[in-house]
Amino acid sequence: MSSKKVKTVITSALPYANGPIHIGHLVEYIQTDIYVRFLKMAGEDVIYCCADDTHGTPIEINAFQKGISPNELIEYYYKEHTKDFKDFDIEFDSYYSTNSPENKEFSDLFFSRFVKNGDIEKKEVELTYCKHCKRFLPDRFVKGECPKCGAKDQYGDHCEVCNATYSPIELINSYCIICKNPPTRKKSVHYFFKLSNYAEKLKKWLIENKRLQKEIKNYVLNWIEEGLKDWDITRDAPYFGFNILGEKNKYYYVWLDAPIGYIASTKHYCDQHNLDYRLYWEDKNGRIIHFIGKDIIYFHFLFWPAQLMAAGFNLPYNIVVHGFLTLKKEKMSKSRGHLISAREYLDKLDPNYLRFYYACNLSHSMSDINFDPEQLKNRVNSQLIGNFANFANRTLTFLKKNFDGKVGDFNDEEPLKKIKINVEKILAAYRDIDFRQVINLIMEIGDIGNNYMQSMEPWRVIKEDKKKAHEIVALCFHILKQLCILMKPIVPSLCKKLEKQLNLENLTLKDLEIKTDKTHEIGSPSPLVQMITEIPFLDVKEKPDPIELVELKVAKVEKAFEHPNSDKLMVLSVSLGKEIRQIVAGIRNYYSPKELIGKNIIIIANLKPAIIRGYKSNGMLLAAVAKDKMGLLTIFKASPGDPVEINGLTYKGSYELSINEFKKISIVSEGEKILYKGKILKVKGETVKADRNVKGKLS
RNA sequence: GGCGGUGUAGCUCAGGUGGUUAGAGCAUGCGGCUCAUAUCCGCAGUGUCCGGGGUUCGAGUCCCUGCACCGCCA
Repeated sequence: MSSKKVKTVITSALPYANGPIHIGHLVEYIQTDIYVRFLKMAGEDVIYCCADDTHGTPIEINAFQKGISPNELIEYYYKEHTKDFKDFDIEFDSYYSTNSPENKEFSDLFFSRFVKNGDIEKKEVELTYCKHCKRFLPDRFVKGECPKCGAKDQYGDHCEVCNATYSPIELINSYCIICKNPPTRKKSVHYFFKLSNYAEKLKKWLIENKRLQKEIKNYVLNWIEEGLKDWDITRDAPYFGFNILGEKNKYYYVWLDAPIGYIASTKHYCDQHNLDYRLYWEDKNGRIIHFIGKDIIYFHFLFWPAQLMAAGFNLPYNIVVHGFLTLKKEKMSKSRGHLISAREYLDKLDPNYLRFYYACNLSHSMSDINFDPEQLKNRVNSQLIGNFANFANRTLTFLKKNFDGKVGDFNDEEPLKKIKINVEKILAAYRDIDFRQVINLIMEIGDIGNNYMQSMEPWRVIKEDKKKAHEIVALCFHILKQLCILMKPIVPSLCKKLEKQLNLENLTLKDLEIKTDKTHEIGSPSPLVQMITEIPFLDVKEKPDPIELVELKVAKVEKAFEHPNSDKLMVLSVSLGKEIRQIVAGIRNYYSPKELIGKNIIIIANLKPAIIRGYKSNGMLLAAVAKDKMGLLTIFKASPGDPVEINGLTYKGSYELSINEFKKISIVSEGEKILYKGKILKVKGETVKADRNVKGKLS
C-alpha cells in the first residue's frame, strides 16, 4: 500500500442532522466545492467527502419529543440535506452518515488504540440526573434561578443576567426542561481522553505546519499554554450514538465519532471505487484538508489531531477556517425569524447567484461575511451579468449571425498579454483559496474583452472588411473561452450552459493554452442568466437596534441613604412621576446623599430587578465613569417619568432587560452631551448632560 | 479584567520590506456606442487613511497611547 501520487481528501464540517441547512452553512460547502472543483480541473487526484452528523443528546431528545425514532429523524434530514446540496451544485464524491457501520468500526478502532496507548483514564463523575425522565441532563437541559443574583430561567452552567458561572447543582429551584421536575445528582464512571499527553506534539504540529492560518495558530497555542484538561468522551444512556467498546449503557460522545466520520465517508467511497482509504489517511502521500467554521476550531485543532496522533493516522495537511455569515450585519437567529434557509433561497433565486456572491466575499481569512440582498443584486447584475454573461452573449450572437457560427482565426496577440498575466494570478489565487481575488482578476479580463470589442467596433468594420471583423470576434471568442474555464469552479452549472453554446464540453485548465480550431462551429447562443429586478429577501425580519430595548426615563431623587452593608453603595428612592422606586447604586465614593436629593437623573426603568446586599434594586442609574471621576446624567427642565429620545429611537413595547444586554450597548459621555452611536440623547428636545464634566463610557 | 483581531471614499474592500499627487469595483453625475433581450465604453468627482503623540528628510505603513467595534478566555 503505497502510492507515489499525492491523493487528497477534502472535507467540509458535518452538518447536524437536527435541522435544515441555511445559507450560513452554505458558505462552507460552496467554498469547499469551489476549491475541489478547481483542483479537479487542474488534474489533481482529489475527493470531496462529507456526511451528516447524526449522534448526540439533542437528536435523541428531538426525536423523542416528535414521537419518532432517532433513525427516522436522521433519515429525514439526510434526504433534505442531500437535496439541498445537490440544488446548490455542491458535488460531493461521498456524502455519508456518522451512523454507519464503517464509523462504528473506526470509532472502536480509535478507542482501542487510545486504551492501548494509555490515553484513557476512568473517573467517577457526579452529574445532574432526572429521575422522572431517567436520564442525565446536559447543562443546557437544566434551568433554574441563579444562585448569585436570583434571576429566573437560567441555564445550568451560567447566568445570562449577572454573568456568573456555576454548576447545575448550585441552581435554585432547578428543573428538567423536558418534564419540569427537579433533577437530582447521580454518579457515573466516565472514560476520559488524556489530551495533555499530546500537548507537545500538538504544539510541534501547529508550529511546523506552515499552511495553517497564523491568527488561529497563536490562538490555539495559547490554549495549550494554559494547560489542556482531560476530555470526557463518555455519555450515559439514553443516548443516540455508538456503545463504547465493551460497555452496554455508555456511549461515545458525539464529538468523538463525528470527525471520525470523515474517515468513514472516505472508506465508503473507496470501497465502492476499488480504492484503499489508507492511501488518504495513512500513506505518506495522502493529504487531508478540512474546511471548518471558526466555532469549531477547538475540536479541529486540538481534539481531532490528538485523536489522529493517538490512533496513528495522518495529520491534517491544512485546515481552512472561515467566518460566520451575518444577515444584514446581524447574527442569524432562528427564534427571531432572522434567517434564510437553503430552500427559501432556492424558491427565489438562482443558486449561481449565491455561489458568485460568496466567492466575491470569500478570502482566506476568518472574518465574517455579511449577506446583504441589495449588494447581492448589484454584484450579480453588474459583474456576473453585465461584465461576464453579456460579453458571452454579444460575442456568440455576433459569430452566429455574421459568420455562421464559425470561430475563425486572429493575429492580434496584444490584448492577450495582460490576460496571460491575470490567468497566472488567478490560478495562484485559487490555490490560496482567495476567491475574492479570483473574481476581481476575472472581471479585469472581462473588462479587457468588452473594451476590445467596444473599441474595435466589429459591427462597423464588417461593412467594409468582413475578414477583419471576423478576426476581432475570433479573439473575443478566445477570451470568452478562457473566462468560461476560469469561472467554472464558481458557477459550474452556468458555465456548463455556456460550454454548450461554445460547443466545447468539459473544458479544463489545459484548454486555457489551446487555440480553438478556426473551423469550429458554436452552438446556439441564448441569455445565460436572468437579471435580478427586485431586491430579494426584503421580508427577512430586521433585528431592532438594541437601544430600543432599553427604557430610559427621567427620575427625581426623593430620598438617599448609605447602604448599611457596603462602603460603596447608596440606596435611592426615586420618583418616575406616577411611581416611586428603590434603586441601589455604587456611587458613594463620588456623591453624598445631600447633593443627590432633588436631582433629576436618568435611569434604566426596565432592568430586571435584583437584590444587592439585601436591598432590592429596581432599575439602574446612568453615570459616566472615567478613572477616578464620575458624572451622573442629568436634565433640568424635564419632569420625572419623561422618556429619553435618541434621534427618533425610543423604547418600544414591554421588555425586561438583563444587565448583560445593557453592557453590550455603548453610550458615551462627552461631558456636554451624551452619545449613542454618535446620536445625542435628549428629553423633549433638551440635551442630557453629565453633571460633572466627565468624558467616558457609561456604566 | 486578560489575550488577540479590525478601523482607508456613501457601500464592499486593495494598499510586501516606510518613498511622487492614497487606489479598484459598486453607487452618483456627464458624454459616447448600438453587436449584445442582460448592455457596453469613456470622463468626472469625493477621503480628518479612527483620535493624539513619537521615530524619520519622509508615516496609511514603524513605535507609544487613547477610542470604537468584533472574537476567545476568566
